[in-house]
Amino acid sequence: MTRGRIKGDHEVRRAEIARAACAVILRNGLAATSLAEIAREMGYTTGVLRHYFLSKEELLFHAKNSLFDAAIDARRDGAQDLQGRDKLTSVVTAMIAVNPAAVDRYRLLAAFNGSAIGDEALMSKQHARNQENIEALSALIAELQACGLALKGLDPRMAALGLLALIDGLWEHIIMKPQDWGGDDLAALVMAHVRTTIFGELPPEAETDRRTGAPSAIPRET
Amino acid sequence: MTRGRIKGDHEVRRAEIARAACAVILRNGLAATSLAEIAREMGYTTGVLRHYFLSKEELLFHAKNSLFDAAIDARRDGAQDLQGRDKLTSVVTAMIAVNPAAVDRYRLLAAFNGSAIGDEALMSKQHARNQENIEALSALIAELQACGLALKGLDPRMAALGLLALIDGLWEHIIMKPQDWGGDDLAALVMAHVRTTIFGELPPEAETDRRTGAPSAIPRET
Amino acid sequence: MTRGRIKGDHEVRRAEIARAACAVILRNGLAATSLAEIAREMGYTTGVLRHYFLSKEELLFHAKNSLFDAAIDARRDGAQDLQGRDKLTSVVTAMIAVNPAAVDRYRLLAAFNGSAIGDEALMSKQHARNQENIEALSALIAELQACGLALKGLDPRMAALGLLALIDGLWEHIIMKPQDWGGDDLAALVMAHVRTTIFGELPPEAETDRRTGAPSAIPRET
Amino acid sequence: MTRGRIKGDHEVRRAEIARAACAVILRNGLAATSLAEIAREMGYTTGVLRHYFLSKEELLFHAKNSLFDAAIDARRDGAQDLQGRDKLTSVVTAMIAVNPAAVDRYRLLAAFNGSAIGDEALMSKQHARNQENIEALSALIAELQACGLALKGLDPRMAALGLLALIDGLWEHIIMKPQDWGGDDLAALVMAHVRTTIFGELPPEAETDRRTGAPSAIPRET
DNA sequence: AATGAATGAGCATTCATTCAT
DNA sequence: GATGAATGAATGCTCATTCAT
Repeated sequence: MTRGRIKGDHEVRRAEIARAACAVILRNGLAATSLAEIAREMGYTTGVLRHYFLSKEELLFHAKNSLFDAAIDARRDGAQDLQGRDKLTSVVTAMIAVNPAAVDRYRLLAAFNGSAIGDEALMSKQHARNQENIEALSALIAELQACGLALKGLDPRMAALGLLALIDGLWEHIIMKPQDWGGDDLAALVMAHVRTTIFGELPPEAETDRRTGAPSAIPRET
Repeated sequence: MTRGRIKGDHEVRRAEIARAACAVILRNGLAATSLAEIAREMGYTTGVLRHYFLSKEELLFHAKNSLFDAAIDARRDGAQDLQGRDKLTSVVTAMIAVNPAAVDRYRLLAAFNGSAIGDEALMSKQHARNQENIEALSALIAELQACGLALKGLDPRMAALGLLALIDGLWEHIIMKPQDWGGDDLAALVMAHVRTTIFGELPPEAETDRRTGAPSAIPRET
Repeated sequence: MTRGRIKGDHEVRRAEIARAACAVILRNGLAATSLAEIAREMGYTTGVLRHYFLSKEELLFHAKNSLFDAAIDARRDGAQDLQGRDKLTSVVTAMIAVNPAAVDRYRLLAAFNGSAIGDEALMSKQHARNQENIEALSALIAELQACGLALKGLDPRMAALGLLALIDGLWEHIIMKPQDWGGDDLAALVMAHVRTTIFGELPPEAETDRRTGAPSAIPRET
Repeated sequence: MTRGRIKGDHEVRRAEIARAACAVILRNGLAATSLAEIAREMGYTTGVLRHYFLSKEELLFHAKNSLFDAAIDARRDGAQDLQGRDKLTSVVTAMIAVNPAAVDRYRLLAAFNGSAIGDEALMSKQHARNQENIEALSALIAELQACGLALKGLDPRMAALGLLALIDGLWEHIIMKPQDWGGDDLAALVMAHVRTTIFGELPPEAETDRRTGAPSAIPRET
């Protein structure tokens, strides 16, 4: 029926805009991301953005989500053939793998979470996404429990929260200076947590004696 | 020309401004925090801010740090009489305690970390603070190792990173909906991590069998 | 290539667009009337408007006139069989009858007259239309004079101006709150004016005495 | 108490801005009145307008009202010493006097009434002002009735409405081409209405005969 | 020390118009 | 005839900063 321009590339164009928006945010920061800059990034003018997104807010939210949705699909594909502890291991390892795309994703996430402070609506949306993530991890852990592959006494949701928090918290540090993290150190760190607190395995070399130390320094929070 | 007193007033006034700035950021968000709003919060006009801070950026950075410095002092006081594992436990417990002041602090931190994306200078400053925190925790753990109270094979800096990441990551979730977290669940979660991965204790009920499970869901990152 | 039919369709479509434009103006106001909104009102897209009107200005002007031309035709039909004072009475009564269509017409007129301020070209067009109206009423009054049915000393054009002004002025008030005016009060008001100042009849109960009052309030113009 | 700039000229400045706004509206029309143009009219930049008015809407509304408030004060002063019919005559004559300032006022009013179409809030405000005007005129007429100087059977509010409508309606025509109206024609027209429909006097030369005429033309509304 | 007036650039958003299909 | 993508200028508004008092 449509006689004018082809309609098919609507979604394609939205994705193109989303990509440009992400690039600008990561380069200049969220506060310095103007529609004009996004348009310039693509070689277009600002007016065109209005065709594809009703407002700047909608554009930016879509941009962030599109980046993450792609990552989720990739991770699901990577884990779907696995079973038991290997499946959790695969998922967790993928989540902590440091590569440029992942760094971009978590930087974007940090930018958005920061902008959600003082914005109840945005905070709710982010909270809901967090809950979904916990739920999904929780289901994995509960299945392991059912098979006797994870500690019986665990609350799966708390275990999932802890695991996700550890990964998120590591990313908080990673994004500040990604080049410091190349090898498998981080995966080993997370897996040590998983093995001891979820799988219930003994820590690798658990020989400690009972003397008392006297450390002195206090960490700063920031 | 009472210079000394004037200097004293000066710092008092800077602190007052910092407090007002924090209040506005937490209420309206960083992006919506204008100097006019901060001045209004105090019952002053914008011009006065210029007497105490050269720029908005300086004002905001000072505001955030002042909040955290106060918290650090408090934590140091709480732990200084303790020894050995109790000391680490005390520090860690204090860091995960959910109360309105702590929620405000971590929300502020999230806002600033978010605004550091795309701003290399600010990112460096935050990174340096992170490193200090890791160093301090690392020293505590190293002392425990020296006394045989922590796992020998651990890299203290990695262990400190993991511990800090877990706490930071938990806070990332807490600040979204603080009212969900009242009891000792979070402290228990963190202490389980500490006991197994740092102290090297056996997980509470480590009876698992060897069957293989088949979990299916994949968590989303956001 | 059925040219005749196409021409017919053309005018039909212009009328359809004009109707949609009026609806939007009355709902949202002239300033908030965009071509996109008019197109949406009809279920079309903006591009189509360009086929029927060269510019927005032309479209809007046509829209207003079409509404009034329809009203004029209707009034002419209602009065064509009457004679003498009855004819003027019929015309005047029709002009002051409060019904939704008339309210819409006068609201539209007010919107356009308002937009003519500062726009000499539009003002001229509106002025010309006013003059036509006065001329037509003036002819009616002159005929009554010729028949001895109206005051001899009247200047017919001034009398017509006064009558039209009274009706227009009443409408200025009516359109603000049309629901206040249901009955024959307004027609009676206008007819009292017509009977005394044009027909020369005695006011209904003309017994006043000669004392002097002392009223105090002063009306505001707006 | 205030140490900085003097505060006294705040209202003076608002008036200055209001005057500039009126000038621009009358020259370019309401739709083409931008804040930049108003600022340019005064030799300032746009930002300054924000010091004195919260929004464009507030500025424009204030501008219009300030013009009318000044006129009301002037009219009140002119009529305060008079009594009885002379007082009403004085007020009415002042309301219909054609001079550049009055033309500006009524043009501004037309522009605002036009922009009130489709804007319920603005329409309500204008309606309220109209009601005040009617009330004030109504009080004048009621006093005349009480003294036996006006027709007993009149509803003062309807009489006031009619009188105000006649004046407003005349202005609707006057503003289109003010130079056409120099002498006392308009005042005479209004006073004829007042004398016959309110005072109850006989029309000047009431000799009409009974023949029936057959006028033909029908006035157009616009 | 403190005020508040004034600046002027930057922003998101709106919109009439053009034009390839 | 009709579409809708794209333009690009204009608008109201915000705000950090400057500065005379």
